[in-house]
Amino acid sequence: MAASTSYKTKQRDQIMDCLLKNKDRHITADEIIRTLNAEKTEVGKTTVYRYLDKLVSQGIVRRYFIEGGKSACYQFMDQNNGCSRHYHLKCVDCGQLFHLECDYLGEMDSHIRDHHDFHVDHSKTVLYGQCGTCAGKFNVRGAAFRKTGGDNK
Amino acid sequence: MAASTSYKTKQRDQIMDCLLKNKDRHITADEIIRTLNAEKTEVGKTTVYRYLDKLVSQGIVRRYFIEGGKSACYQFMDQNNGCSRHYHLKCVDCGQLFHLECDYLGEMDSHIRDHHDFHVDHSKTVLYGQCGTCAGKFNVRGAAFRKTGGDNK
DNA sequence: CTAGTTGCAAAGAGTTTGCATGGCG
DNA sequence: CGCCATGCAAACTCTTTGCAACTAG
Repeated sequence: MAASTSYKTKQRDQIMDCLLKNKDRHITADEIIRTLNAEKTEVGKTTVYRYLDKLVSQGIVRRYFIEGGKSACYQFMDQNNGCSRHYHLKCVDCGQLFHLECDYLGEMDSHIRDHHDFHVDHSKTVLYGQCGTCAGKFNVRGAAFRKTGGDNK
Repeated sequence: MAASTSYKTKQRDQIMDCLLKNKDRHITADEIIRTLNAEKTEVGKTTVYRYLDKLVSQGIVRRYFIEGGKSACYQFMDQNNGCSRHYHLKCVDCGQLFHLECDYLGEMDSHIRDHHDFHVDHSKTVLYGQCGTCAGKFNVRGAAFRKTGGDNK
């Protein structure tokens, strides 16, 4: 089993805590390191990288490579929401991850499998693009958190 | 705009040639460097990186990061192969990249946009999974299933 | 001739590894 | 006490930059 004896340590608790607090977004290893150090929590970067690696290989955390960014991003994967079945959308603008559950997309999956002979692995696939909110900003970043007029799509 | 005169040099020709020969797959900067050096073509890595950068910013070449890989991949953007319109499938097993052209998937795109308020960017999205061959299955090959090069290592 | 181009070497950034110490169970 | 975890420092990999020499137009 993958249950190779795993000790519960202060550092791991804190890294996991940080991941859970940021489960709605992706976070870099460096951000975790800096966050914890800012809290006077002594955690070496080696530990962070190593633990993150372990979590990724266990499927508990997902690792992404974002366009432009040079470092990897990590995000906690909630095991209870069926992430292995549905698609994931990540906004390249705000970085938010959307879980897409929809029968239509389930059909798409079957379509690709039946008509194109390809088995999509949802745990490794992320559709990149722009979410409605960010698309409504008209390239004005930093401003406009509210969409003004014609935000109906 | 790009009014800055661009000289035609032997090195650039060769880098471009390498990209064109691999237009059906993504290739790393290092692969380009090694390919050219294997052909006794003297091209410094600085030049490769710099030229690649320029091509990317001009939209002539696409850069992306693949799962697991630590280095960036580049691929020539053929204006005629509609890569910006269709989906890409990458077999995590054999590494081959498939260009998926299918009306059904175009509909799916609209569905995501209309029902989930998200604009998928095909130039940044790659669906990961397993191709039929690697899955050990022999299903019907769809007509719209166009296969292109893979990792021939 | 002049501005863009090249490439060595060295700097950087992010990540991994070696190894001795520390701590969970 | 045994085994896993930790973390410093150094190694590594990929990429970028400084700078002097070079070359296409």
